[in-house]
Amino acid sequence: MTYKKTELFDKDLQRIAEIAKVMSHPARLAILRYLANCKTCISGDITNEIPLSRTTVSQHLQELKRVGLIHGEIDGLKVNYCLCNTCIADMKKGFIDFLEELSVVDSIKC
Amino acid sequence: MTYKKTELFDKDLQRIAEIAKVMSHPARLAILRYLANCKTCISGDITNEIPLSRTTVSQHLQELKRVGLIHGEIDGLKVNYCLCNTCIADMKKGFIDFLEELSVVDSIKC
DNA sequence: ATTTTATGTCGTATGTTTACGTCATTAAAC
DNA sequence: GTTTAATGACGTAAACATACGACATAAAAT
Repeated sequence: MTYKKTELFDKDLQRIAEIAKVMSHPARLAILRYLANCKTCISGDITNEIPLSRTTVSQHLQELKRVGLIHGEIDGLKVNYCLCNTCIADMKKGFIDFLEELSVVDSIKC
Repeated sequence: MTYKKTELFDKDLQRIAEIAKVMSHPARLAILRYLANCKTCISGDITNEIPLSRTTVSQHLQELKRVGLIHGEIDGLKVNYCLCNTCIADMKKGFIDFLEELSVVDSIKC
C-alpha cells in the first residue's frame, strides 16, 4: 500500500476515528480516569494502578500524549502527568456532534 | 497469552473501549453517517458510497452489526441495512458519561 | 433451465497494536 | 563518585485489523 486508505475519507471522520482509536483500549481509559481523580499523577503511581508492565503503561502514556489528551512535565527523576482539559473538551464536542448527527436525521427505523 | 489482558479492566471501560474500537475507522463512521441520511440503505448503495472494495465494505458492515450498531434485513437478493437507534443512544450515553467523569472532577490543571 | 445480480465467506498478504524484557539515561541519595 | 530509582527508547514476538481477489450461494430476470 503506497498511501493510507483512511486518507480517502472526510477530514472530520478521520479526526473522530483517530480519537476513537486512542479510546479503544481499556488501559488508556483507565489511565484517563485515574488522572481525572488523582492529585499526584506521577508516572509510577499510574503504573501501580494498571495491571500491565511498566513498559506497556509507558507506551500507552506516549500514545495519549501523542494525540494531546495528556501532558507530562518532568520533575527531577519523576514525570508528572495530567489531563489536558481543553483537548478533552474538544474531543467530547467532536464525539457528541457526530453522535447527534446520527440520531437527529429521521432515518428508517428497524 | 492464555487470557486477554483487556479482561483485567473494569467492565464499563471494556464496553466503552469496544465501542470506541468500532468507531476507530473512518469507513465505519462514513457508513454510519450514510445510513443516518439515506432512505434506501441497500448494501450495494453503501458500497458505492465508500471508496473501498465491496469485500472490505462488507467486512466493516459485519463489524458494525456484531456490536449491534446496525441491523440488516434480507429482502430478496438485496439486504437493507439501517441504524439501530437504541444501540446508538446507549453508545452515546456511555461515551458522554465517561467524558463527563473526566471533566467534572477537579484534577490538577496544566 | 441459464444467466445475471447482490451478497456473503474464505484465504491470505500486509500492516498495526499490544505487551514485555533489556538496555540507556539521568536525577537523587548515599 | 557509586549506587539506587524513575523513566524512556529499542527490539521483537504474538495477536489483531485491514484490504481484497476468488469462490459460493441464492434470488430474480431472461
